[in-house]
Amino acid sequence: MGRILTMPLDREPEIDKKERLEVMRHSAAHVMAEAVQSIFPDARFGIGPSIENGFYYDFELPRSLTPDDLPSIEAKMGEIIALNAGFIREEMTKEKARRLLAAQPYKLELIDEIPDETVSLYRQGSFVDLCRGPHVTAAGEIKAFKLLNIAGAYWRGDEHRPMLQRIYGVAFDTEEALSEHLLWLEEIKKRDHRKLGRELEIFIFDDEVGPGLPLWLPNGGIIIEEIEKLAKETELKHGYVRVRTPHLAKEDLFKRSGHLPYYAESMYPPMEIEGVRYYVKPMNCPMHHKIFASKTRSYRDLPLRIAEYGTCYRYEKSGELLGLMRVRSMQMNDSHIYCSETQFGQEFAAVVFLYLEYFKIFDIKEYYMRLSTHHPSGLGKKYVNNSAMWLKTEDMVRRAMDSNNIPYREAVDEAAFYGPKIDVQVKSAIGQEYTLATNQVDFAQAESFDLKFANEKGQEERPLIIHRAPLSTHERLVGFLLEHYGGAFPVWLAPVQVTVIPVADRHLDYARKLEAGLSSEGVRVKVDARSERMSLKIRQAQLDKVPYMLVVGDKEVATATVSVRLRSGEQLPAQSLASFEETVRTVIADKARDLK
RNA sequence: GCCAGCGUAGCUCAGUGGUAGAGCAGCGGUUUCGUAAACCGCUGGUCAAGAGUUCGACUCUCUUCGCUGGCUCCA
Repeated sequence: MGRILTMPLDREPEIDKKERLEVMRHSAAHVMAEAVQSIFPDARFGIGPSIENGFYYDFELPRSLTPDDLPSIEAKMGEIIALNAGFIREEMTKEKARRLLAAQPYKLELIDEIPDETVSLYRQGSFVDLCRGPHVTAAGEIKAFKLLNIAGAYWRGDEHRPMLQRIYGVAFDTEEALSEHLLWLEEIKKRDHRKLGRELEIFIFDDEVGPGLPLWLPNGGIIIEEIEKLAKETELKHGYVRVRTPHLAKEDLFKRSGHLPYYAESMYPPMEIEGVRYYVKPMNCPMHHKIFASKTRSYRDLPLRIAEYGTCYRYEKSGELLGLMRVRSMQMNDSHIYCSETQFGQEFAAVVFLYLEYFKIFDIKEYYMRLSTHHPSGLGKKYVNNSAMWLKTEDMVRRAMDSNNIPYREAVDEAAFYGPKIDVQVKSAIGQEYTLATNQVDFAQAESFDLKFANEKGQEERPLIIHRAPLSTHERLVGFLLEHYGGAFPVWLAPVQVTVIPVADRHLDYARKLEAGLSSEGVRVKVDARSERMSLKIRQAQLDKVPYMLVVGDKEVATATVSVRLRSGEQLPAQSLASFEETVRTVIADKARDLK
């Protein structure tokens, strides 16, 4: 139902404001379409909704747009808004709407899909659009807006259909809010993990090595070592065993596992050795299944939790790569848990609780769990063809989540090929949502690998398998953490934890003594021994986001103390080295974010 | 992979159909300094790669590679 937007007084002002903005953004999309139509009379129109912070509209045009077109479209929009034409809603039969929009094939397609007998159209100035509404009453209500970029977008999101040209814009109710938003866009560029990764010398990509194949620099190596240490300690505590497996395997293994039928398009092409085809592994599971099958298993062995930081390779289309977030070589915090059906609920929930344990350490608060289920239309194509097991395991996951009061959302058609999964969606500090951790059920591979164990009655039973990667891959986790912390890692992860800054060269001996003391405590410490001014060294340590700076000059040497500057700029009281060591030890041991 | 844009020194960026520039970084000196940039000098480039147009291409055209923003796809 179209609704003329007025100002109801009985509504929550915040909700009302949000809705009013959405309506205004949607109307801005129509105005943009009108502007485009006036420049390209033959334009064909796709859809033009409001989105977070703004709007877009998809067009089919006689030529490609370039960024240079945006100012003239913006100017035209300004003229349209100045005319303040009313948005007029008309309801009519589909037949009449088809005649009116006869030159608009995309609109005709949309009309065909509307179940109702009548449809609504909105008219403003010279532009008419099929639209559910609502809209502003007149174009003059559209306030501060800006067109940001153009992009290709497949009609209806289908890569087999034509690619339209999309223009994105942002719109706010005041100029202040708009410039605030534009400022924020500038700010988040500084927090981009690709920029921070280069500045802090965490990782690089090299054209000759290849796209999506990161090289970890020494600083990145330290962070990865720390994360692995955490994973190994935690997994030991939770009863996991560690294995190691090769990067390659014969074709037959991946045929058996189901990767070749269901996952081939994400795998690198095979290589042939002595007449046998080998594939680089996209996942570790088949290898772990072989380890499970390497001897007779009893119910007493279960749950068997096999863990490995396995390196996997996946072919991602070139346009899909994104810094560390989407790569082609990755090290996964992988494990496969083999358990009986009765153990499943508890094991599955234990993995979810493991996520929460990690998220607490990394101070990750913005996330939600997503139950990704199959869609029947994908059976035998995307998904292993066993409808009964899909329904059964999806229900088992729901029960495991519900009985532990863990909230989740369901997403149909997002499952892995071998079973449903819980994905943990996190929002990075710069607003992008990623699947970080994952917890997957596998009902298919136990059968294809003929995995079994002897139960209490001495009968053979199939285990269920849980694939899990709570710490994601090193690549995605470090990429996420770079943005999450803005490069200012907590001390336990910081590549350099303490920089000692001698005021003048004569303080170098004392600085070296401090370095030796801290180093023997396992603290990652460096002396900035350059013949430079102290303030330059402080600046350098600040830019490197080193948590602690120890400034030492005549005063410190004389009193055998250290002057502690935090990277926040805060100054701690002068103290003995022993006292500082105590602080650092505690902060590292607690994996604390606070430096004091 | 698709659409568009971009690619100049290690980094950030100027620049032009007629001999390639700056700041920072690096290197060599001078300076020995108290909480975010001392001073002087030097080095550093097949202007992403290849082909074409032109008397002459870093600049114009084409192809390839890479990156960026989206779309599609995903840990």
